Amino acid sequence: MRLIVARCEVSYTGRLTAFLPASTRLLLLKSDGSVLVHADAGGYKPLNWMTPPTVIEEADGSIVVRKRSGKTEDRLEIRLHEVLSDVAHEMGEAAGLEKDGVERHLQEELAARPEALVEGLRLVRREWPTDVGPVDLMCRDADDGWVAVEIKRVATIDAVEQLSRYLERIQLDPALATCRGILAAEQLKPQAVTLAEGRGIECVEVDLAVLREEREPELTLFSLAR
Amino acid sequence: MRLIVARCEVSYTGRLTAFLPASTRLLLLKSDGSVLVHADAGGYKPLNWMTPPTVIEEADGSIVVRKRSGKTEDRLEIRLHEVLSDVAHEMGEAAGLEKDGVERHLQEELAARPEALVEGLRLVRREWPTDVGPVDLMCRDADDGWVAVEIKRVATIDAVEQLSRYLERIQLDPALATCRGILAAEQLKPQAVTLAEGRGIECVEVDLAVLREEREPELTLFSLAR
DNA sequence: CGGTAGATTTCGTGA
DNA sequence: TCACGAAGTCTACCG
Repeated sequence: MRLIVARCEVSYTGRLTAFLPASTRLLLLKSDGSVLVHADAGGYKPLNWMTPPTVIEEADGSIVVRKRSGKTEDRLEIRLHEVLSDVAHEMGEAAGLEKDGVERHLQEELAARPEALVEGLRLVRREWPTDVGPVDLMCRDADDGWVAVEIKRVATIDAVEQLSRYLERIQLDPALATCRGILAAEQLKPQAVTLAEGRGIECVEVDLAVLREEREPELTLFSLAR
Repeated sequence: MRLIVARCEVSYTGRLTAFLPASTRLLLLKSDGSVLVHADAGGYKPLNWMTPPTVIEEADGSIVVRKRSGKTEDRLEIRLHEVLSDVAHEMGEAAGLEKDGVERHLQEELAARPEALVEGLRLVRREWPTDVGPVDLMCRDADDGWVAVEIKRVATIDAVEQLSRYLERIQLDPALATCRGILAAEQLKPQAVTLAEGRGIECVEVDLAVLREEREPELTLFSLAR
């Protein structure tokens, strides 16, 4: 990875055009071809950047980054006015990031304990296919009625729309015509709840930590002979 | 801005939990309180990060970053195994980024020349309010019929859903019951076109550069006395 | 390669 | 502060 601190101006043309007047900034040139231009503020995002695959041409006083093999003609041009620092560091292979608590984990827990959503709910299958995409969980309730479950970490109006599209298609099958929908999320936006209820979709707020705690006793009940 | 290159491991707890095993990485500590952990690959995104406002505590061999004034208890902990480099750079004020070509500009051009969408179309108002959000443009056509216009840079299925929601609400008003919809975008995804046409929504592909070129002659027609 | 859905999305804006 | 919508969203996954 190469780190350059320099007074420079930057222009980008591609999906839009953007111009960054001269100032002191950090230029990050990663070994995968990424180029990032960071200011000392502005938080998370680089001011300008280009993602791989790229071609980097370095002339005297300027760095030009172009997209390799894209239909858009993306071009990032950095004109260096004064280079204050220019160092490279060998970093080797980075071990992968281990995440926990994303939507997939919520789906795993709810697949293991669908009754946490509604009393008597049983899982039929995960990722139930429809012609507009897979439903997260397909279940049957205590009365053997079909129930399609959409799971989100944060449920917005979009989640309601998505589940509505699924239900629309599912209900075309006469055997599933009475299938109902449940929207399960760690956080439900008020407007999503309003829209969902207007469409007869039930909303359930769930907590990943609680789900796990509730499941644990079942698993250890007999092994610990409590 | 402070740049640290170090072998370190990083853990994050907050909206999720994440753990990053020991490896060599770049730590960026910005003067606004942002902390970013970048690897030499993985492109645009930092592996871990925290956005302002933050409190940074630096002890021997570790850096702990916590969120100041948030309801979530966010915590980013960096355990330093070996510091290879640790430098600070003064960067001063960064001049702002000037962007051109985003959705807002498209909306401005179309508000100025709605007839570029459909012959005889006149603007009634921009950001026409509905109880599910504002419609980009509300217009009337050559026959005085109402037309709601949704503008996107790239129009996907979501844009069709969004416009559908607006139309649904708008048409509740008897005076606007016959209001129709137009989806205008620089790029229309085929699936969006299919869905839109099935719902009687017209799709129009527009080009910002062309819109501007077409408008320019009108503006200069009299001033240049051509 | 195109399309979809997720993201610690981030970021701006307006109520 | 909250909630919504745009973003050069980026990124992984699937066909």
